[in-house]
Amino acid sequence: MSSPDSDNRDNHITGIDRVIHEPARYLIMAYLSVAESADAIFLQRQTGLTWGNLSSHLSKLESAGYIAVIKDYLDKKPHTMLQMTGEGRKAFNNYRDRMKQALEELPGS
Amino acid sequence: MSSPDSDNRDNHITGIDRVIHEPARYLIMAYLSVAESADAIFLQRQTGLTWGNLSSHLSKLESAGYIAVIKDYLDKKPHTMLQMTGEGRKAFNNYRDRMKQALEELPGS
DNA sequence: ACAAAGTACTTTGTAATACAAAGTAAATCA
DNA sequence: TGATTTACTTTGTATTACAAAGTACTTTGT
Repeated sequence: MSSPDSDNRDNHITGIDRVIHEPARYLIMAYLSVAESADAIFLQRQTGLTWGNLSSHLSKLESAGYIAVIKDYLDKKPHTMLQMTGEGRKAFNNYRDRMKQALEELPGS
Repeated sequence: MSSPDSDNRDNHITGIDRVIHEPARYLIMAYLSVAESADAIFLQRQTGLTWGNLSSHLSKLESAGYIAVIKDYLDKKPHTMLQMTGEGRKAFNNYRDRMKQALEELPGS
């Protein structure tokens, strides 16, 4: 599809997924990758993020299509459940592979 | 120095070195780590960064103390040589170790 | 019953940034 | 004597990451 000798910087670290590259968001994704689903309270406790930051990072992950946000009420209190989407898992795995590779091989490898 | 049970988020991905975490800067550091010294032209070509971005990233690495910038003239033209400092190498290695670990072990490992 | 405090968030404000575009200074070419 | 090229730096702008403030409740005193 792309030109024959087209940009080999595509599999370059500079083309890394910025949504996941952000450490706070990587952490959230890491937790969701093992938990399948978790609530916001759990994530807040585990990550140590403030509620403000957690909220905005979750919004960003949601608009990237990487997580689903399910809001309901538990004990009459608002309760937010987070779940990684298929796309999210793909992106997360892809990020990890690309990043591992970048860390492994130094230029001129 | 720090309190006995002090913040275990210190060796957390969220405590990662932001100077090196930026992909463009990681790339620069990766090249300098194998080359010992390189000029700006070489880095510009290899990284594909624009001159503006390269320049500002180099400034940032310099003020972090991670690289030394040596300016002289070659063929009567300005010529900039870059070299990783000892501190830079330490930070780079540390970043790679921390990042590899974060990528390896998922929570509940 | 009513106020104060707590819970589970979201929104707003601000300083830092990454990138692109424009600018600079000296040398070389036409 | 311009015009172009080289090797950069500076400036401008849109995007952020984080903190602080705000919201919409429910629960706990008194």
